[in-house]
Amino acid sequence: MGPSSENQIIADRKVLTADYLPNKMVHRDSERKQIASNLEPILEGKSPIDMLVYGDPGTGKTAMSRYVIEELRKHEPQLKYAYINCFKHSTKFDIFYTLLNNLGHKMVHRQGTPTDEIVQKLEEIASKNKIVLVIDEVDQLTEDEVLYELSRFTRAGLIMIANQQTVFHDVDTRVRSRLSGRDEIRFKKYTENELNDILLDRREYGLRKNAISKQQIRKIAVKSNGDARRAINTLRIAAQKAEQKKQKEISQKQIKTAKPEAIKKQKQKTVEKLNNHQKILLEIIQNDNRISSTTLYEEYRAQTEKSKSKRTLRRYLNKMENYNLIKSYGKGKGTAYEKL
DNA sequence: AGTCCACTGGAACTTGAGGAAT
DNA sequence: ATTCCTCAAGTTCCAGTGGACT
Repeated sequence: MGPSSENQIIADRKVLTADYLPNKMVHRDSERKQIASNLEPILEGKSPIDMLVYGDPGTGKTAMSRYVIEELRKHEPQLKYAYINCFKHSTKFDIFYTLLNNLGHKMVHRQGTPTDEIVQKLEEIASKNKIVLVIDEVDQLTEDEVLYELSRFTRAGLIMIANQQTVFHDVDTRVRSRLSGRDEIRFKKYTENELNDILLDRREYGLRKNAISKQQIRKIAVKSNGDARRAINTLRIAAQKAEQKKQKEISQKQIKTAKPEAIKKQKQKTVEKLNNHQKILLEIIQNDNRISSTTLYEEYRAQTEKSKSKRTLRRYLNKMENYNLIKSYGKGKGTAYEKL
């Protein structure tokens, strides 16, 4: 949807989404160069350096990875890349299958195809072509095997993205040694000034003139806690509110109410990824301020028809803790869960 | 300072679905 | 058709852990 003359506030909505890739990244210059120089050997047919890109949410890890790859593609259109989010795809088969598909090789069949065959196919492509693999939310991986296989593709660029630097601490030594030559790039939280610049950039391309003042932009930057995703979402939600009311400018109140909505929306997105059993668990936990493992299981069983086993619940709960929906306290006898 | 046992998480196994081969 | 594979998701089993309670 392009700009419409009827819109008073929003000129281009997609510019106001966190996933939008601007044609020039403001800030993070040293990180950009570092990623680029690690990948550059690919252009000469040499082996690139594997990378762990880590930092808090909304610090530009994924965006910068994509940006650098797009820049390189301008010089080398042959360069292809595949992106996978381990939050959505966590098993070995699923990951390699999706990576292959993203590289445009859709000949493999969904079922009845051995995983090894898919891995081999990807390895073949990786050795013959110039490719970069972006593995996002690598901390959500359940099988070390995936990292082991990926690290074998020495000709392919490998960018692994995580929140914590310690993501590889408990993978087995075999995998760790394979990844030992990796470069680690930290993305710090944005400063207020940096966020301000980012928002000004989005304003220029996404909003109409005078839709929002510099002071208001600054206010959003200050309140976003170094998180660009949150800042951009806040700007968009405020803009949409003003647009709906057919105003010419965004009001103070709309900015104020946009932030909690932006946070809430983000959480909702996570909850939507849960299955019914997981949602019931979450609901039970949210209705108590602290619930013991045993009580939680009993209540869950009371509420469900075909209840899952305790072991499965434990898996669910771990997953939800990783998603930052709940928090567990203690081990052994007194384990309890709380909402976040 | 020791026993008890609720709770954890790894590993092996089962189930069910679905494509391929016969 | 049916047999033979594969996979994801779940279950069963159990050694290990560490809090609670003596």
